[in-house]
Amino acid sequence: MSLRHGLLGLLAEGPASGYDLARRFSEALGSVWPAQHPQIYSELARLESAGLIEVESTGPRRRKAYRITEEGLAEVRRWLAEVEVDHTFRMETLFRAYFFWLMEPEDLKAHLAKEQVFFAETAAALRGYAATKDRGDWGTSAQTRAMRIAIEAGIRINEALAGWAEWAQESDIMTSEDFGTAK
Amino acid sequence: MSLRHGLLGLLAEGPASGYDLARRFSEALGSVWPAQHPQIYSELARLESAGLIEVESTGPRRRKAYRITEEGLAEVRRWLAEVEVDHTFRMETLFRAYFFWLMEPEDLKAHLAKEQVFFAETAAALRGYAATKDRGDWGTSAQTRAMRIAIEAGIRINEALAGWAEWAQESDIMTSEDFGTAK
DNA sequence: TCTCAACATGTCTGTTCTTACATGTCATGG
DNA sequence: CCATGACATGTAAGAACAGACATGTTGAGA
Repeated sequence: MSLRHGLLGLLAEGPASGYDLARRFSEALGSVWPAQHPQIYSELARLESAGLIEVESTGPRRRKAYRITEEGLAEVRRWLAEVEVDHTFRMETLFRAYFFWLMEPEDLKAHLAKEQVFFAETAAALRGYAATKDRGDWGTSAQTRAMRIAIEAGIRINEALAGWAEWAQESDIMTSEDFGTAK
Repeated sequence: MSLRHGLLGLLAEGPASGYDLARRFSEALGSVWPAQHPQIYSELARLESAGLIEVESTGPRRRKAYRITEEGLAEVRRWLAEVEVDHTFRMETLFRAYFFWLMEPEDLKAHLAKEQVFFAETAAALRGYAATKDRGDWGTSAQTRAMRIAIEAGIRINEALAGWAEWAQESDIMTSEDFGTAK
């Protein structure tokens, strides 16, 4: 359901092809809402038959660019303003934490160290990306600024998780003897 | 795929029925990996036919409690130790941020304020929950301590997002005139 | 005695999402 | 001229997931 509106939101910036949109999802966008090309193409077909988007042009290599319609723009606006945010999220990293007690202490320590590095590196990469936006490399359009806000959230979450992984390694909560001993 | 291992992990703590497991998912666990009862019951049936769990007892009200088998315990351990963590996650809150530029500035401000309250309250609730664990209300078993670690992650993420929502409201990034003006 | 809430387990349908398969175009460089 | 890689769009099968429907049990309190 969110993918539908996400595609409309991206097309609100200007016409794009399925391929373009899939590329956007494989970048920053995909880290908060993964989507593969088959889903994107089929969703675009559905949006077109619903009249929310229309074919703008057909280019070389049978490229088909879509443009958002008035109704589509109204629909994405309605979504943003009226539809309640779904706060549920799925995060395997945290889910696994509930089962840490089943792991051998050394494995767990190694696991957390690896996670810490991953989150710290991801945060650093996003910080670098944000810096280019702040320097104005991408202009100062409203879209760029919205993206900057989204990236800031990514930075903060990854930093929080890096801090968590570090805290967990040092915490005396997991340094006891009965970790790794099922039942 | 994670649900399968999550159920095994929960059953590693001791026998439980589908109803028990569904309740656990409706609590803290569901905030990092949502699962409804139909999915849980069908997954349990699949785990049973795979020999990873077995029926331990049948009680009143046709209650059926499952117990993890040796193979099941080995499988959840293998998952924790060997299977790469999938770091992708889905978070509508952040996804929407990419489209903030389509919102009316006043709507956006109100939206962010609401989000800030939501995350701050969630963090506070989790902090309260963590405090009861720290007081020892739930014993000091390895399971309880693992859960404490998981909750800590929830606290930090929600605090990070509350801070983000506050930052975004005050940021000059979104106080410009062209927000809400598509194209 | 009756009603309600909590206990308890399932099926069914439709949607979403993933993965693998399949095809064809065009530009570049060897 | 040929191979390769990036461009580009799709289908098909199946897994995962959500929501509605369906049923029956037991205990507590009005």
